[in-house]
Amino acid sequence: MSTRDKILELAEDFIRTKGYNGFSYSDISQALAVKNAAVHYYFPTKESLGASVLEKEIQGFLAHEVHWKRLNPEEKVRKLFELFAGYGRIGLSCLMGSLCSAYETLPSQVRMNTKALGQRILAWLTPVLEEGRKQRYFHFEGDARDRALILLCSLMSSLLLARVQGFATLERIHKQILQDLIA
Amino acid sequence: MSTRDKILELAEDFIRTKGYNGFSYSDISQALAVKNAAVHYYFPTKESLGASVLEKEIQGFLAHEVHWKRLNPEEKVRKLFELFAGYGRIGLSCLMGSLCSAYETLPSQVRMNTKALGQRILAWLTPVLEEGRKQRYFHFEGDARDRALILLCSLMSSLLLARVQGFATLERIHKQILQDLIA
DNA sequence: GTCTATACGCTGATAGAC
DNA sequence: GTCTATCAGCGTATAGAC
Repeated sequence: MSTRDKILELAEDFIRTKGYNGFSYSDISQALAVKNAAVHYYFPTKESLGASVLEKEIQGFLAHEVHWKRLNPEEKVRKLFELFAGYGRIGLSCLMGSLCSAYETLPSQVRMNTKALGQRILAWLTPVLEEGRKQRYFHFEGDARDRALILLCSLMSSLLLARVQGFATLERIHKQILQDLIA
Repeated sequence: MSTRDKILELAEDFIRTKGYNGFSYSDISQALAVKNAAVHYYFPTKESLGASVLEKEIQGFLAHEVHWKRLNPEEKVRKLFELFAGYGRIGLSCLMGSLCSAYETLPSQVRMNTKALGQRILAWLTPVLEEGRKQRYFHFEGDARDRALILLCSLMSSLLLARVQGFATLERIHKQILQDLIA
């Protein structure tokens, strides 16, 4: 893996565990056993680093979308839950949740990409829910867009709460939410 | 209001908007038009300040509990949702959500009180749900504790998402969640 | 690409005058 | 209680050598 990619991966982990304002170039350079300036070579500003982390995340989600293309709606939603649970299992929190909570302090590029990531997930999830309800995989009331928002909310903060309450809590929450949704 | 209380109020707002690592003593002293040292007089360390904000929040919730004592379960849950929505309306995010996302960087007293706040809300909400289901105000599957966790999660991140997606989104989410719960 | 060296503002925090 | 003055340390960021 290239140094650039290692930096991006570390930055993502730090945002997930310490928040955007809770990590520094030092955290990254020390983890890589290089000097501060080496990190600045790849990402001149923290804004560019944060924005790139989110771009990679969006690209990653697009890749998942393609990969999950042939699954049925229920399987698709289960994959989404597994994706989030996977982070919780290794002690990582929600990227969007972490960034939202410091939203007012985020540089504009980071803010924009945070918004874009959320909208990308919702744009995928909404028709999956709509289609799944038509095909009787799911049963839920109201607008599919609202339901997508509710599920995204639950996923976000189940990861946040997992840090405080433990991973077992997250698993029970996810199980119950899926049971509510799936016919 | 005493200076001490003003400081606590400002600190709470800053945590809600900028996160624990996103605000400083300067932010507070400037807002109060005093000097840095004056804030340190009341709260010698940032840890003591953060911990006190949470203590006040827990006390405030206990006061609500008493105040809501005679309401029926449905009214109690509606009050809880209104409480959270009220913060969203004025652009403030979730205190717990904000702190959870920087959990690894929090001083131990702040960590402990964050945990205590969550447990206090859950300890109140769980029997309210249980009782409400018995009395046919609510219908939901599974354990009441799990349902309390799910609702708390939804409340937390509806506030976080509201910063990015707007307050109208929060209102629609809350409405749908209450419709799902209330028979 | 990575280093050394350096700049400079901000941070949390303290001492002592008023 | 609030001030002035001051501190050491860390933050992001840059210049230029290797």
